[in-house]
Amino acid sequence: MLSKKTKYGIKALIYLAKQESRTPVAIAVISMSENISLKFLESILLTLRKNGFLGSKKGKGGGYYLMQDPKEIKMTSIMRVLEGPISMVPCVSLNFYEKCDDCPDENTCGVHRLMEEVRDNTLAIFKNRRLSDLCNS
Amino acid sequence: MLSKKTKYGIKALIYLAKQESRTPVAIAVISMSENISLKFLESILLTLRKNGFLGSKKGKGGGYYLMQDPKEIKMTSIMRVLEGPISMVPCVSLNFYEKCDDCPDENTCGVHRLMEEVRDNTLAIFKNRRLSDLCNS
DNA sequence: TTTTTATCCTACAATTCCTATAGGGTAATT
DNA sequence: AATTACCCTATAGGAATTGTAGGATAAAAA
Repeated sequence: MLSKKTKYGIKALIYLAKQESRTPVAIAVISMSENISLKFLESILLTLRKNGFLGSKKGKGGGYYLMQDPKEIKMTSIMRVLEGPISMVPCVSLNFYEKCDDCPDENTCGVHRLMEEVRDNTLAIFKNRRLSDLCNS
Repeated sequence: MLSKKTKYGIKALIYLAKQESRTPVAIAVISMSENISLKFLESILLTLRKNGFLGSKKGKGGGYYLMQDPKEIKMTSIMRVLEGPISMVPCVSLNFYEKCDDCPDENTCGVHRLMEEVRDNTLAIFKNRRLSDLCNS
């Protein structure tokens, strides 16, 4: 399941990508437009800024703005920053790998192989979709 | 993320599917073989029985056994019983649909459309895979 | 320089979900 | 009757999620 954090984060990124210019937009504006709790959104945008997706400006007229071209932002990188692993089990994760406690051999584990397949498919989608692809209409 | 409940449930089903005959296997045997907590596994097998995947026999020599041919058991039905929704967001779920609180229009929501695509892909995999496909080696 | 605006940052609180465990009840076999 | 093994409910502990509180900091305006 996608966390609300990730969902809200993507929606905020879409909102910013749709702006004509790259001038700062206040958190409160995004919060109201997208029906997201102000304080929660604040913490989400903070992590997006720390990971290089957003820039910020303080004081009056301040807010957040995209740092990169929406056409260049892959959904994989957004997902990994906000949600963490894309895989359904840690033992097939490329970026967040963890061995299973119970499983003696991954190569003979039926669950492992199935989830590898799911991972490959999901990853293919996220790799080919950019933020700009989510902004139509 | 796949819950341990689902992971353990699938591994138990694989274990039972690999048996030569359909004679009952005690929970404790599966528990030890697959390194799954006995009591936790007990509750998982119970829900699998209540949903028609397993049959059971009480008393000495009792245990659980598959009720259907592993070739006939789709991964979609296992997933839905153990994990619940296959979709990453409730608003694109076919069997566990829920409207988003924040979203005024699903048709214009970029997250919604992206997650529909992921759902379709994942669903295609689970539809075409049967329990028997996970039993090789 | 003071006030206002809006982000920055840490801590933590409420809630929900996950992962079991406890403890006895029930039925079948020996 | 005793043993075995599933049946069932309740619940406990922990982790993650989903926020909130409250002030610090920096920039702009008065």
